[in-house]
Amino acid sequence: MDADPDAEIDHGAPLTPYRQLAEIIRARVTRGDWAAGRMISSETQLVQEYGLARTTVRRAIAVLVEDGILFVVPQRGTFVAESAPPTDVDDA
Amino acid sequence: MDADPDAEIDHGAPLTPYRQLAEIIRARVTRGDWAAGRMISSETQLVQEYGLARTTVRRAIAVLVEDGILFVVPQRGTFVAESAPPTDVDDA
DNA sequence: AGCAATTTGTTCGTATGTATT
DNA sequence: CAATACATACGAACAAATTGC
Repeated sequence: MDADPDAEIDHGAPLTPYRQLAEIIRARVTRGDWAAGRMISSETQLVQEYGLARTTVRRAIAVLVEDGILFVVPQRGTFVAESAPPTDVDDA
Repeated sequence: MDADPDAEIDHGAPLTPYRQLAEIIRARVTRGDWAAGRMISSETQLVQEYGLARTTVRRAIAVLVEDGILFVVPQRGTFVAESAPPTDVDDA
């Protein structure tokens, strides 16, 4: 029961915006927009892309981090954590 | 037979105000003022629009929630249930 | 990290009309 | 008649959650 990866935020929907965004990002990961171990769009990019406040974007990311879908590396970005550990991401 | 969606509250009518409002909202849903999954007017808006106390508005909403017409999401709003189409369900 | 705005959740007191005891 | 109970309605205040700035 995946959400629509191309959906936009509906501020009039029962689901809160941060949960909508979490489901959208989850669907985009499932679809393969970002491969495992790759960095997803930055918070600033997500803010601009979905027209949300940064606090709302950060909350959506927190949901997916809690679910083990993403992991955050300070000063680097937010990454997809399918099976890649946070320690192998310094191959820049 | 539905009530008049544009009716106002009659404090001198046999039907109590909260039941009048419940029937008005039900008629407005049937008419299509709010689509399924959409948020209806907030309690404060209904208070101002119909000149009722918030407790009375909440009681009207409770009636429709009981009937499965609406559902409430705390801190978000009151929404039209998906199973509340603009048509009756007599021949189900 | 703070503050403001919005929305529902809850509780209190007061009043009125109806019905019952 | 009086007293009580109940449902209804109004008003007010505060709590909690969410969002935006």
